[in-house]
Amino acid sequence: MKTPIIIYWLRQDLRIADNQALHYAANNGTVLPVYIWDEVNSQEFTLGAASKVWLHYSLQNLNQNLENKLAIYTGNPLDILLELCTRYKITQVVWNRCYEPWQINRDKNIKHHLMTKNIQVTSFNASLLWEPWEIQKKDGSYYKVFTPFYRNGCLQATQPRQPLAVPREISYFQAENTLAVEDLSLLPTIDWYSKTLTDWQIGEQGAQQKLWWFVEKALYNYKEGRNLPAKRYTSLLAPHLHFGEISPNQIWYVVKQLPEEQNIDCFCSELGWREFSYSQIYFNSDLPWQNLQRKFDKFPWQHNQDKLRAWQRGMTGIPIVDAGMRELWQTGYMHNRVRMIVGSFLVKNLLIDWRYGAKWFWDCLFDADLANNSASWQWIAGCGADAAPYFRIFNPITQGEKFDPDGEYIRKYIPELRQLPTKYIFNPIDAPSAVLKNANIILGETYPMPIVDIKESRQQALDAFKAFSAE
DNA sequence: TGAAATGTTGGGGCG
DNA sequence: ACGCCCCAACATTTC
Repeated sequence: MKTPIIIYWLRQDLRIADNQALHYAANNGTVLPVYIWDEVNSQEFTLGAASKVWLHYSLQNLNQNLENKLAIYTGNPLDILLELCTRYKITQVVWNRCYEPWQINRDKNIKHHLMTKNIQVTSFNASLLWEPWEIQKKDGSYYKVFTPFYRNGCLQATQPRQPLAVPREISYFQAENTLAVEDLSLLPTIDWYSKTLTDWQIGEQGAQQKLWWFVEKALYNYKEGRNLPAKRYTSLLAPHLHFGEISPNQIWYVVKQLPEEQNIDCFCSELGWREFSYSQIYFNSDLPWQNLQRKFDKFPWQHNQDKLRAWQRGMTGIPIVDAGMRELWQTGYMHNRVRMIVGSFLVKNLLIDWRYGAKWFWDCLFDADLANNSASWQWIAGCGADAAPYFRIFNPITQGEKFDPDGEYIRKYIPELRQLPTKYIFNPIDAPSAVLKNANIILGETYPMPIVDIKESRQQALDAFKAFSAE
């Protein structure tokens, strides 16, 4: 056996290619790969229900790729790592860095404790193109606007690290008394997920397949096509990226090898938005719950449980909103354009606090990511960095007409509206009663009446904004 | 990665 | 041929 034994603690880097920590451990000793389900430190940021499902299958896939040597535990990582070090006389631990504030605190603390026991800790960056602290303005403050962040910050900084290959040879150490993935009980009791999982191939190989599918079939039309929820022009890589089944570096260098053109630039800048989210949460550890623009603390959010529930269940009476919310509920995913529409609707038409939206997304999305979720909700609410101004209110009817022109997406998720002519499908209350009858629709019975008047609620939002900013 | 209100322009109908 | 009105179509402003 190659010595020494090195613990490689996995977290959101569930892959073996382009994996800095694994690479280091494999080159310098025998690898003891460890995954720890940690609810002790995550508290209210414990994975949501959908993410847990993804994690379950991702861990299974990872374990296979690690020759079934993954040691699985549950509890406080500090205790578990210390115990392993003592039991097997291990003096070296490596990991790839995580960037959520609670993770940073936890890892700092663990590193400190391990080092006082003379255990060497080495960490790497395997999930961001640029370290958050590397992208700062000349005066040392962090960027608050995306375009300069990306253009002057990221693109002027050192090029992202080139991806690493899978280590040629890995010698593993098999620990005793480890749990199986099933023992973590990540799957819910009610099986809502197995039907939708056929659309995804969870794990590293699936992530690579998705990347190549995207490059071959969708990237050429990304810039325009990514706005059409009925079509497949987005990469669908988000959940794979979140769990580190693929690294942004692997994606970056695959697309950057292609002849330069605007679709590629547009796609790369979306990876830039991901970096921007991580920058925001790195420099504002309270991003998940605190308005970045503190004046929004005074905003008179409405607390309406019924409307919130109608939104969550896709029963608002606004078809594009309901289609999106039902896609989310049924599939653990929602098209990005529609995420913006439903977000705008919750915050600006229902006047409900963005944190409720963020919480729901957190629980329902396979790709729920604390940095992206928090930053994006703050963006749509208007209280974030480089945010949409509050008065920029989406009209969900117009948005439907623009981006789902044939009503294909709406019909897919709202079967009760399928027979309605496209002309009326974006706003059924406009349809003459004969048309409704012909389509077998009784508004208020087979499909809800709108829970708000779009025009009125827009005006209400503008008034509320005006009033609170005047104070 | 808005939408609505308001302003401007220019072609065509018509007396 | 001219002035007047109407109204798309587009541009600008405002929220």
